[in-house]
Amino acid sequence: MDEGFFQRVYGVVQQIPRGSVTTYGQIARMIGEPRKARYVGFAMHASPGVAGGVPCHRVVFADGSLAPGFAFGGADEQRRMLEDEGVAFLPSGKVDLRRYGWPQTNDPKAGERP
DNA sequence: CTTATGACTATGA
DNA sequence: TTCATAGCCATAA
Repeated sequence: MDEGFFQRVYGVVQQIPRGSVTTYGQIARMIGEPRKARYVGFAMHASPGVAGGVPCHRVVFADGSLAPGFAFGGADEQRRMLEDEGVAFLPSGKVDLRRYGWPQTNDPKAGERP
């Protein structure tokens, strides 16, 4: 396996500010390989965890949903950790990427209430 | 070489 | 909005 790929992924994940989240595809693009979004997920699976400096709980799907059944303590635990950092969840169980997505590419005017 | 699998994503019903 | 399908990349059989 190309561990360099993993290190790049971890490096990006470590840059996620507290209280923000990002997607697998976004990370894949940051490291220059947008087609390897699946491997980013695999890197999270093999990540040393938060104690290892890799807050994988801040990485979610493109739609803001979490990975059910594969997280360290389950999607429920992951959700709790994000909420503890100030990340709000929608009633659908998804994260509001519009507000907590990283990088925060939300326009102060765009989408500001029709 | 063809199939199958996977912490993904985009698209269509 | 939620569910299903196809596409993509790398590895294994």
